[in-house]
Amino acid sequence: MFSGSSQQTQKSATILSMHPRSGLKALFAGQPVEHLRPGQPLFFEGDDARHVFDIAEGTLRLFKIIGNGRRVITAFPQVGDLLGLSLRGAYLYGAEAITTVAVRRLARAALGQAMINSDDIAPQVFGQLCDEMAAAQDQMVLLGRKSAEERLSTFLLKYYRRNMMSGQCAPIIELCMSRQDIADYLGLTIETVSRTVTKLLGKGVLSQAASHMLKVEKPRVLAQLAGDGDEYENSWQEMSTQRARRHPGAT
Amino acid sequence: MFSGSSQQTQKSATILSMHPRSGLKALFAGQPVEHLRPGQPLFFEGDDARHVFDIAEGTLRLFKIIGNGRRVITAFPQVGDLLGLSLRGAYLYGAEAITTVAVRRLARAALGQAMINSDDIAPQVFGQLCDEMAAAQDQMVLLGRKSAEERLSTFLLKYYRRNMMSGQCAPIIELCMSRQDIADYLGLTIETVSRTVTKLLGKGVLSQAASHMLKVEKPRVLAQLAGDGDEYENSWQEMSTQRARRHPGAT
DNA sequence: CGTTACATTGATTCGGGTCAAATGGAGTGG
DNA sequence: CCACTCCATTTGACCCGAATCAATGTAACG
Repeated sequence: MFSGSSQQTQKSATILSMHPRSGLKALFAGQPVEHLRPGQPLFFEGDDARHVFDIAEGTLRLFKIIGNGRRVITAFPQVGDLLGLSLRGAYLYGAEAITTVAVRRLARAALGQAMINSDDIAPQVFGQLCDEMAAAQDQMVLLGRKSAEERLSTFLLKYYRRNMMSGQCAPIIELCMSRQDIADYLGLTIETVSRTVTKLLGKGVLSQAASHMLKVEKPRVLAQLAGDGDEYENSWQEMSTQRARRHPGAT
Repeated sequence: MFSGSSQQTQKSATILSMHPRSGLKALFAGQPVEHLRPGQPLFFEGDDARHVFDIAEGTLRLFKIIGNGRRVITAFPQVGDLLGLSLRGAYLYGAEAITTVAVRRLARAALGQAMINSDDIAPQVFGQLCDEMAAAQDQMVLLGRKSAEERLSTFLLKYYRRNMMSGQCAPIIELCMSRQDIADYLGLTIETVSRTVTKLLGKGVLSQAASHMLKVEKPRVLAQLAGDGDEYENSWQEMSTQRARRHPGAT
């Protein structure tokens, strides 16, 4: 959701780096840093949304709870992401630290004031929201029409690409969250997540680098398995009558 | 590339100067109305996003296509909704008319200008985006953790409530979209949608009012079946160790 | 070491997908 | 008005991918 997987994200990153001091981020620069221990909540769904947060360190999970103890994780915001923008009075989701987290807090009222006073704040907030929206849409595609293998591949690929973008040269991804977190993010169970990781290891697409660390051996294959690219499989021609496949089985 | 029917929208500047302090909706008021036939596209995913639309009449579907002809419908915007706000240069999804549709078009540049010139436009746009975000989050919950019956009930309940809100007194909902549309929105197949409707009819929760019209006989039950409310089922006490159920079967 | 929490693996079940056929309207033409 | 076509929808039989149930394995920590 935050570190969105869409093209739009990079564009905003570029914009932010072009105006690193004058923009939205600068508002947080002077704020005191608060720290959270793993598992500690930052706020709950439905809380009166008084603040917006800039993540200076670590990873959180945003989640919603429904009946019978079911949980859905909607995003894993990380360093550089803004938190709490999308709301209407109350927070739409709960937020908890996964790792040790450092955040800077800004009153919503202050942000609102800044949006009025400065011409470049509002567009940045607007852009951030659009990125979140793009990520949410991708997630709807994932949850609505992708198989377990495609979901996990999509997830891993997103982390892989983000790491590659952010200077890292080694194709290593660190999953700082638990299997349960991943399962709740991908709409699967921990068992299925585990099995699917094993399957990808077996295919040689991934290899175990360390605990909670995976090495991406075959990024291309991972991308294909993610199922996003219109892999121009045979005859993309007459789709009119043809019945569409919904959940292509994994091999 | 190109959108449905191309019209020029130079009037916007004039309108802005005439109503510098008017609301978001007022920006569209003077724009010419364009009509779409059922099935006609308004724009495609990835199109250069030059316009924002205000729906004056009818219902559309917003969708994304992925490999193998799979489709996900992310929303069914209707009268009064704004369309095309959430993007970054290109539209995030395709938009097609389901019914006959009437829209008013506004250049994005004009909207951006209005947001700068008028103090009350930006907050309204911001709010609209937050509403979209909230809807997207609910959809993620639905797709990630709800059973077929819960998905359909949630869907129907949303329509039921919207109709009740908007003055309608009869508990009738009109599903102007096809089963395939509903299936692609709920992450199911047409067969499952059909079977689930039949099941709800059998339970007496719904009854057939007419073609594409359903009467909600038991709103309460429907709400329960939607599975949102934390139906305080027995012992909500010690959830710590207990394993959470993911897909409660329907009876 | 034992304890505890998390992760993997296996056996089995089941909800929903797939395949196939029947039913039902809406529109057309005689 | 009826026969006929064209599709959308419903219904039935069967299957499969992922959930569930159940151990087992493993890493962190007192």
